[in-house]
Amino acid sequence: MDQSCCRTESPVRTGLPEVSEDSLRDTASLLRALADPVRLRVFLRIAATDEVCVCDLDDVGVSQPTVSHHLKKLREAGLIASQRRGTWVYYWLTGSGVVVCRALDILVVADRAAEIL
Amino acid sequence: MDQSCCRTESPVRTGLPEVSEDSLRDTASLLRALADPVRLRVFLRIAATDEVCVCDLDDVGVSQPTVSHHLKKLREAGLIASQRRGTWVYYWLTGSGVVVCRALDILVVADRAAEIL
DNA sequence: CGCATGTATCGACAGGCGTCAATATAAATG
DNA sequence: CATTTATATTGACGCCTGTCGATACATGCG
Repeated sequence: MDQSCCRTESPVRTGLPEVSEDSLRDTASLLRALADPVRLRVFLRIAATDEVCVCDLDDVGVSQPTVSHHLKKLREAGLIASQRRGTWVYYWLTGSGVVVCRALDILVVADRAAEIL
Repeated sequence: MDQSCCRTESPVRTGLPEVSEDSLRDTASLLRALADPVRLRVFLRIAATDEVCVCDLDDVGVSQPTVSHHLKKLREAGLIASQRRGTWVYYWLTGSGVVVCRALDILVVADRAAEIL
């Protein structure tokens, strides 16, 4: 029988079991929801305040239909929720949106540190 | 002059200044590097041990060229580094790879918690 | 009801991405 | 040098996505 090539036997760093295929797909789609500069901007803008009116998102550099498209993506990813109140529609972070935001802070801070250093 | 529509004036939650356009693009491309189930699996596999031989990544469900493709993406994103030692090539996490892994743990744990609850 | 305004959806287009088979490169071995 | 094995690159294909203009839907107001 052929043995598995190199036989590394390198020490394990984490005792965590391998992540399930489902969890992997979910996490990947969560990341994909934020893996766009405009969408990331929109998400952070919403995260910065308790809630944001769509009309305050018209300065992110893309057309109104595109903003709406990105909001839909974030909503489908379960990161934000919305409600229409009269003429305007308001968006805010969901519970998992807050968790993701916390994880995101680590990245942004790390990136900002990389800029400074 | 037309005033800015709804005039929300919702309370600000974070005192952080808006992220720069560059930082936004960098963070987004970092997220995009991990926003694929196979690549996430490969990354977590590498993160689990000190270093991983490519030959130990042949069971992730895609062909060998595709694995190589994903490794290249992760390398270009600055998340992993590699070295050839004789016949085999070994991969390990870079410094920023470790930081990202820490941020990622929050997401995976949150997702796992969502599965349980 | 008719009109104006805010938001969402639709259809189309270009570009990027994941995948594979085929091929190239690199190292070990005879 | 020829052969074998491990890894990377290339080229092609289909699919997904970000973008926009055009249009539909919703709400408020005369």
